[in-house]
Amino acid sequence: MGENTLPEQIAMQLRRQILHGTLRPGATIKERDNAADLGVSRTPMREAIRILAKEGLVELRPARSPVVASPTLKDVTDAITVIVALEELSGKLAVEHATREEISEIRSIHERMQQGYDQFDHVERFEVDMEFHMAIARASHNVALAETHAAYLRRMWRARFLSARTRRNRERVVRQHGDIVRGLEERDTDLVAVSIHAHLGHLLDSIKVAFADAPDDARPAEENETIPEAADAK
Amino acid sequence: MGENTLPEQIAMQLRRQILHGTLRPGATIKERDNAADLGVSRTPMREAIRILAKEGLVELRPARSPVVASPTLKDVTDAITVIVALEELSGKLAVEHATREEISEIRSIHERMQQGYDQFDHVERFEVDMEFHMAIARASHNVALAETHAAYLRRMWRARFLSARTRRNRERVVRQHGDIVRGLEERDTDLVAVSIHAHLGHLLDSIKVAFADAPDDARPAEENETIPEAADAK
DNA sequence: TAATCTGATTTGGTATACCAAAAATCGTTG
DNA sequence: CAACGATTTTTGGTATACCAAATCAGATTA
Repeated sequence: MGENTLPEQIAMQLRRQILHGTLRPGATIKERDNAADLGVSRTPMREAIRILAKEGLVELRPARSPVVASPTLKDVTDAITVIVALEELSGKLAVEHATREEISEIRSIHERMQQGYDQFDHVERFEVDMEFHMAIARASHNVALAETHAAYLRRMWRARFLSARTRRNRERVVRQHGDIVRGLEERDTDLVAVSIHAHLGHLLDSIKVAFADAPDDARPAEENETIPEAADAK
Repeated sequence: MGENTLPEQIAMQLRRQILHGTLRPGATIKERDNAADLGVSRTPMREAIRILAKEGLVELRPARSPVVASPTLKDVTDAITVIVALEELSGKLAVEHATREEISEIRSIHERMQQGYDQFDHVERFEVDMEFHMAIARASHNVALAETHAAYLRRMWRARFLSARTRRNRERVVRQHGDIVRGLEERDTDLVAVSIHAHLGHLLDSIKVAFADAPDDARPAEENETIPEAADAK
């Protein structure tokens, strides 16, 4: 489960806390405290924070405490606009270059999601969905594209996570994923493009709804809401 | 001239050295030595190296010395493929959202390049070209897009730099840039898209030629070719 | 002579100490 | 009582010390 290097392990811890909501958007991340909590020194904690900053999950400002990013609705829609472009390109290239093995792997991910949809909790469902999209990007055989795409998905993790609570999408999601897989199998560029477009269009809609319902990421969670740890006596 | 934070200043120094060729692709970057050379400690040097790694100019491998990236031709062409998609999206969004001020700023950059083309050395010419493309991305009013695009341009800096030595492209580059500007002014999505596509297509061609001529970035410059500094007596 | 093993050295990873700037606290003053 | 200001505290930035892994060199051996 643990990544290779220490900073990455720490980054994963923090990432989970952010995604889970333990670290709320707007909260400050104090190097010393968090490092002490995890039993490491500031140095790897600093690096971990930079990793998260690269992913867009935390915001760095010079000489100030880093804060958990509070993406606005526009931030999210902008990012999705880029993701659409990246995935359309992925789809086009995958149609051209994907091997049969890669496509059948994509299908198997799709079927795993289809079968397990109801048993999975929304976190698992979510991770499978992410796997699906990343496998397509990888099938483009364009490393840079796959990496950039993955970076965007990570950045959107929380927003997508919040919007994925509704379970009603089951049929639509499964159908759209199925269309994409079929498009790849039949090397049908247009079908893939259209399906991806529709799929992400619905994602955008549900994110908008989520923001309207509970603008979680909009509210800066002001005040000293750092890490919820037992404050030891001074 | 100097950026804000120390690590960024150091990163800029290293970046220039890499771009200029003082640090050849494949060369190892030793934290201690380089830090000492610049008169700083390892800590900000480490951060600077991470910045460059994020930009794709150096490659990090765990527990080993970082090396200056040696992008293969495929790496470069892959990246350009992504840049094309990003710039086409930029163009489309800029046509929709750019203000008149932004468009006229883009035109002024274009004219600056047009007039100064022959006086500029290829570094300056190059920087103006980069300004031009980044201004378009910014005019999309999509921050994420502009940032990702800028990151890609930085990553391609050296490859584009190497390919830009030929001065013969003058008319074509100027004409294509002019077409793009006109497309923006006339809010002509198709003209913009076509011009961008053609423009980057030629970039790709000249990069391929550059790689064939002198596969500079292909040759790993093996052996201890770190920093060309006077070795002080041990 | 070439391959390999072993010890010395280099080098990145981590912890820690110190500093300066930012922030918070509290007292002062209009 | 509110607003401002000085002082203390907190916190990120930098330098340095220490460690373990990786690399390099030299010697030993087949």
